[in-house]
Amino acid sequence: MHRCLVCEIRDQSVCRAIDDEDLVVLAKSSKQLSLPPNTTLIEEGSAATAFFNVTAGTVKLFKSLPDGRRQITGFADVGHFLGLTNAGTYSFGAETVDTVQVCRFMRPQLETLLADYPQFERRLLAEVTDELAEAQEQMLLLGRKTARERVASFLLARMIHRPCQTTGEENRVSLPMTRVDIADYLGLTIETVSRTISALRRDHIITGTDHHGIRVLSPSRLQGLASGQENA
Amino acid sequence: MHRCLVCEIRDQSVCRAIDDEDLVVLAKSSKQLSLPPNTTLIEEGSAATAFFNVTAGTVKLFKSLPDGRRQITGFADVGHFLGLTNAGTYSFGAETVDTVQVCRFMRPQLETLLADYPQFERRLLAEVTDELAEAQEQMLLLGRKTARERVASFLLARMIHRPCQTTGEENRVSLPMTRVDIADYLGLTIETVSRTISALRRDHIITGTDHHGIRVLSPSRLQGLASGQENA
DNA sequence: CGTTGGGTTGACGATTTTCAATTCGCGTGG
DNA sequence: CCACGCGAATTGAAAATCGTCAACCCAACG
Repeated sequence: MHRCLVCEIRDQSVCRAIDDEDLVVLAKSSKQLSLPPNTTLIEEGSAATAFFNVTAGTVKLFKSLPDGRRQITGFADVGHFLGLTNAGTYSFGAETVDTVQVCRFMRPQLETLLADYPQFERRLLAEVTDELAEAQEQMLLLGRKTARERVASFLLARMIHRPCQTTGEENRVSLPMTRVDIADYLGLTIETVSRTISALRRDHIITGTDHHGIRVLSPSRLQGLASGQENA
Repeated sequence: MHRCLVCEIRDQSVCRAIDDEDLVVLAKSSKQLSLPPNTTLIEEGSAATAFFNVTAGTVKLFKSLPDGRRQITGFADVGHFLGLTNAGTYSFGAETVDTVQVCRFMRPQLETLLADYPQFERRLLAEVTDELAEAQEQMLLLGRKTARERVASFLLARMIHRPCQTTGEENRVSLPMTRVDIADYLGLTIETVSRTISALRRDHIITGTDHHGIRVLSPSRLQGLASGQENA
């Protein structure tokens, strides 16, 4: 049995554009990797030779300034495709947040796939278009929202995008990344993120003391905050 | 002679993916529009029925919060393609900055083009990939740069991206948009933008009193500022 | 010649950052 | 089993950058 044929996330990824019969080709042109937390997948500015499809875990994408300031531009989880660029080099870096599994494609193989499967290209266009819409939403957050609104938006987005019903708890939000990562994603400092989360707890909008998971008590108030209504 | 065949910006736009013989089809499926400043091209959240290719002038793209706060996510000038979305509605708004000319495509015609011309889709993927890279750069600016660094980055980007050698002046940067637009693009207030530009003038990094055009005296110092080196 | 819209400048205030101290969580080893 | 140590997170006080409010300037235009 060929690996890609039994891939459990195939229908969530770009790979669903490939026919069953041709998955053999796909399996040959890709390689499955399992990576520990905080592994560098992509080095900012290095030659763009490989592309990745995340099959488990979460990857952080970021850009940095010479003095070390960093902005995380997104978190890529199951199904996401990484590494596209027009220049010959990556314009961003990528590191694993937790333990991550990826399928790695090398450039020549990817170009063959693109040439042979119009559907594959169609899927990529859709994915990149989606990422662009998310990026625009994030620009609104970074440019115009207060700290409280940013944290509320972040928690809400994770609640909606990630059902996370593994535990019995209602409205549980998992936060696999550290406070540093959250801060670098929201354009804040870790202190401000920490203080803001504490404030939301004080206001009974969220609850739970676990650093990597909280529970939302009032999704509607969180939603109100995220879209800028004072209080809620 | 068919309109698209003589389009002077054809080779700068997605339309270059279409053969000469087939441009007749393209001309039929698109309509040329000339629009005065501050015309709404796309209403945020409305049904996505039309797509635009800018052939002259500058368009601003933005997202807003319910209370009116606005973030301009980018300026689209000659050659840029607007309106792609995966949802049925636009996730952003678009307005003309100055007098703008666009080719408008309606959705059914665009889908026909996409189906018939793989090259067209390839070009779109490249353009969206480019826009995503720009968006990531802008997220770094919005999340991590100071006011001075933001303004420096903005001026530098416009200097590099827009040669603007129409006038004899060296390193002239044209700023067709208002201070409000610049502020909403950089995640600042108009007062901070104004003060920062004045400060750059005081420091002899730029010169010129015209509100819609300045001259860069020291591109290298501007470059240094934009990438975060204190002074330069 | 007054009005209007856009831009600049100043004084003050507030949100967020910075700096610093403490606590928490968790794996390691005595 | 518990003490230790280290990184991560929290909390507090002080500082700074940027925003708010307000006055003023300037050019275009009817």
